[in-house]
Amino acid sequence: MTVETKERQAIRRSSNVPAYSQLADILEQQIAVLTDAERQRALPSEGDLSRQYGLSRITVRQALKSLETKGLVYSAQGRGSFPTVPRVKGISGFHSFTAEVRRNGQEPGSVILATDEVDGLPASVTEKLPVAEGENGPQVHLRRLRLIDGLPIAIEDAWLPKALFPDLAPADFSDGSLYSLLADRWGLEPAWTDALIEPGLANAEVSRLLKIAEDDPVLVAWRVTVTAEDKVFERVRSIYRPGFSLRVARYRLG
Amino acid sequence: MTVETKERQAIRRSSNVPAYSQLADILEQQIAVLTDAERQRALPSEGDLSRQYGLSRITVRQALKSLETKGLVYSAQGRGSFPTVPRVKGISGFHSFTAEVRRNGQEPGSVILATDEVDGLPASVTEKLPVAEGENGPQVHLRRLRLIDGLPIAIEDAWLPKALFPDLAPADFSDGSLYSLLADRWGLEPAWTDALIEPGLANAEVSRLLKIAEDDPVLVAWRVTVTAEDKVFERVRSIYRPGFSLRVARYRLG
DNA sequence: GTTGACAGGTTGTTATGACATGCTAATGTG
DNA sequence: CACATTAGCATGTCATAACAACCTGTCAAC
Repeated sequence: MTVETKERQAIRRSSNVPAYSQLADILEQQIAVLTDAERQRALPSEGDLSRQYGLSRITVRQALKSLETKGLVYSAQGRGSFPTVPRVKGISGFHSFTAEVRRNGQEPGSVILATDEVDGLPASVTEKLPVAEGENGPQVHLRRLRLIDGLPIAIEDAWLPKALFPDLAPADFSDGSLYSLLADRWGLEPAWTDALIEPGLANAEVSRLLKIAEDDPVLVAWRVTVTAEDKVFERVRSIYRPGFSLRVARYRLG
Repeated sequence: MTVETKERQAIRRSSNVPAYSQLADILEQQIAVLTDAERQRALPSEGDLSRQYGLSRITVRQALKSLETKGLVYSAQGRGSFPTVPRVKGISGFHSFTAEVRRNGQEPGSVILATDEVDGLPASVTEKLPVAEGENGPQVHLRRLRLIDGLPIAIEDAWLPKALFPDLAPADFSDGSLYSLLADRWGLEPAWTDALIEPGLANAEVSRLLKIAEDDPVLVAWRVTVTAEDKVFERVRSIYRPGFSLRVARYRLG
């Protein structure tokens, strides 16, 4: 990768954002616009980056390591560090629906079908997603219909623990991205997710909402999302319309 | 976590296995047997581990970081490092089928339906899993029926690039774990996978092989697996029987 | 022409040291 | 007793330093 030597972005040492994080952001941004062919060439070496940005090598390595963890680059001893080549495209269903659809250049939509508060999780959820002790307290329940370019894509039931989000009220769901609200008001962000995916057939209600035929094949995904500190963020059941693919990108093996 | 002070495992400095990796293995092993309740307690602090194993703090942190990347622990500033609590159980379909089923205490089985060599990937595969330039050379194709406790679970079609595995012959597939063979003979291991999962209906052939009814709902998974150096390891299409859940565990968000 | 040794550059590993930041529990004060 | 302060300990960040392990291209020797 060729890095422009003039007007290169600099690391702000006064910022409260760590230097390695700033460097990772800069590199991620530069990598994002590369073509597949350009990804064959190595990034600047750790020594070069160290000199160019006035950082120690350990800090540069920390930045590269964080990109490697995200699956954006890999390092090869004796050769250098290289960008990876994206292998699939589409919607994962694991990140923010709104953000993900928009990044694909499509228009996301969301219709709230119901909101309420319940004392504990439904049995159907706890069967699929085992609940650790003390995790089955009061929950806020949210039922949404997800749309892409106006077409109904999925029915989503989400349960959020009131213990983690005090004062969260059904009224908060009226507009905007739910994840953004939770990040802004409680400073909590999803870090990991565990999911179960199984095949199903559309019943009367599902076929009506998704505008498909009864007994059409659908995907049913059960998902529990946790924060970096392993606290349950939300539990979700999603039913996806036929023809829709769920993407699982950059899943780490081993 | 309480660590036994007597007969504690030691780090072998003469080994060619890095110290941080040895420590990570020791900790992983200790964590694996903890109950959910025990996972509420912090691991020994970085300073303690540093003194106990005679390693610098940076090395201890490297070990903890590798466990964090695998989703086994998390660290909280000012409090300590903690094991995470597993949230789902089941078969992911992403790792070695043989190993994963066995770990669940069940008996895996595999019937080879066909093996052959083809000049390029079928169009159905390249449609779902885009192919970078130079990646569509000769392939070894393998079709297997997967069994758990004798019950047919999935039909798997795998394509492995001959460029990456010279001298790989259909005869090699006769017995044992395919992943083990590839690791032993070419020193290559899968590191990441990208997948697309979609709903489908069983056609005549699928229903016959999986012993289900025609038009039963099935999961169809398209998967490309790459090595740590981002080289395509294999491409797989799997068709799973109804009632079988695909597990996606510890998927990193953000 | 092929092979081998080698130089130079790259990432991998590890140590020591320092300071910043955040959490917890004990302490002290009202 | 209730509450604010603080000391101590935890992880987070970053620098400097050194050597190991590995890859590639060059060039000499065969």
